[in-house]
Amino acid sequence: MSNEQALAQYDVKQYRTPDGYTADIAVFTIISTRLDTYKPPTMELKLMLIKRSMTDLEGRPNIEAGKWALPGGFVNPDETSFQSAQRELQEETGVSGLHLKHFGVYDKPGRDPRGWIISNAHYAIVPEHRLSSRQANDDADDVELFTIDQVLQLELAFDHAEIISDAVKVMAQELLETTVAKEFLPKEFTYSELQSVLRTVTNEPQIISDPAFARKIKTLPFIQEVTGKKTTRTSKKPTQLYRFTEPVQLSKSIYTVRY
Amino acid sequence: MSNEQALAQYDVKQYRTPDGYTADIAVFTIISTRLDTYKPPTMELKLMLIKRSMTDLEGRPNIEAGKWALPGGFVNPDETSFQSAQRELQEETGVSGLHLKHFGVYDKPGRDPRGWIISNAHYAIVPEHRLSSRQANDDADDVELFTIDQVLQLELAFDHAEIISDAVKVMAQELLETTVAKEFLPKEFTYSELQSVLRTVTNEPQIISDPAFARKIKTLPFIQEVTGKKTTRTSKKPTQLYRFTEPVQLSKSIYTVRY
DNA sequence: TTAATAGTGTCTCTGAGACACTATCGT
DNA sequence: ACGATAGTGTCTCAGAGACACTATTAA
Repeated sequence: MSNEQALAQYDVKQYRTPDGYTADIAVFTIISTRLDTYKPPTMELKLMLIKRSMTDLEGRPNIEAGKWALPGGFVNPDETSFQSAQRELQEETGVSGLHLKHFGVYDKPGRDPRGWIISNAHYAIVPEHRLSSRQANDDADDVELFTIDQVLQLELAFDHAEIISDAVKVMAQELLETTVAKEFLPKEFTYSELQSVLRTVTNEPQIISDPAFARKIKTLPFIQEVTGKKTTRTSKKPTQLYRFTEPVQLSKSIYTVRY
Repeated sequence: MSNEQALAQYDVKQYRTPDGYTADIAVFTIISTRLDTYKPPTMELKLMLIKRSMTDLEGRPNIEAGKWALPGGFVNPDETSFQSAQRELQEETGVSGLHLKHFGVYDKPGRDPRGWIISNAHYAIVPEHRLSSRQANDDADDVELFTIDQVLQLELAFDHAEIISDAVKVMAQELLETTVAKEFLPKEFTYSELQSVLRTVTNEPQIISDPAFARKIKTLPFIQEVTGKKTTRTSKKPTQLYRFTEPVQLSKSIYTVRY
């Protein structure tokens, strides 16, 4: 191993290096409204954004001040961008262990007026009640939840419009192709509650139609009936409860599914 | 817009910044062997690796010298890592427009002994004949194709073992869930040729079984029969040719497919 | 004629799709 | 009894899975 020799002679500054490395997070939640007792909930997908302060900590004017942006921050040299995102998310929600996933890198020259800054984008899925205690911090004047439609109308900082539009696509995809929907649901749930979650991102007939979905849920290998357990929270007629089973390997090729 | 004022006061160096930003590429190809005339080809998935030189351009000992590594290089400040990967890939193959996709970021502290270096990982799918003219360059002593099994036995530079293992998974997934298989096939192909490609990454019964696959291929919405056109390159009996149609939106949720 | 690949002929069984129907409760 | 959600009954049709069978050619 002459790696030590090589290293001794290696000049770290022979290439131009980035001016910064950040981790941004698109925090999704679903606001669930129970219109009435004995009714299934109405659900709406929301994204959390922060409003950038007009001035920074030292009172100087801030970059992209007043615009809405994804929460995030600079990555420290002793952590990965994922760890950095975890830290940010924990600061924002007060809990760790939430569903967090990396989905893209944004490095277009000029995307940040401060210089060559690479952003590593993540998205998180957070149950509604974790965000009730949300608060503005040093960097932000305001924190708010928006529907996806609303977000696209806002004036967004940097290239966050692009990042968000990608995040929405990836998140919708994952909701349909994995079992993350469970992050939005209680441990035990009715078919109509799962249906409400999926309705926020799809309108496939099998999911929209109640009879079809009620039948289908019983055949899914990753969902099991909680035998004998029922609830009346969504209807007067006691409704069967279901539960996600332990992770199953799900992967179907387009060459084997039905169209 | 007081962004100009803010910018004037912004100190780019207030955070520690990365020491480098690289783009690495896992170049996949399928080596197709025609054992005999009138036989379907046997296909094997291969990955292209380079062997790192013992010394650099100035004759000094190189980092991770002698180990096998993914091709790649430092990203310039005026390009995205994707563009950088495109450039590298073109240098390696002599052509542009090949299938190239970003799949992950590797930024674990200590992954590169030279410092805080972030690697943006891509994979490419290259038809076999594009790699015939491959050659070693300044940075590499040698360039070679390995099967995935072989690769896992090699001594690999940096954290490339991890990157490669991720690349293989993502690439196998994409082969089954999109129509990229076409990158490995001629414009018009027989069912057994497509089957050979898919066999490199799966053993789902519907794909492995000839009668089943021969039936299934006719019902796939993204593949059409080339009516009346046959070939005898895979068998003595003239075989029907097929062709991929223009991109179709394929997305099936796990809640609607059959298991 | 044989050997090899490329299919097709059936049968059974599961599930999708449609739509009417029943079930169960609170009010 | 009614209204509302949660299902089930039944029919038809498409396709999966299994396995034997036929089709077409070169040698």
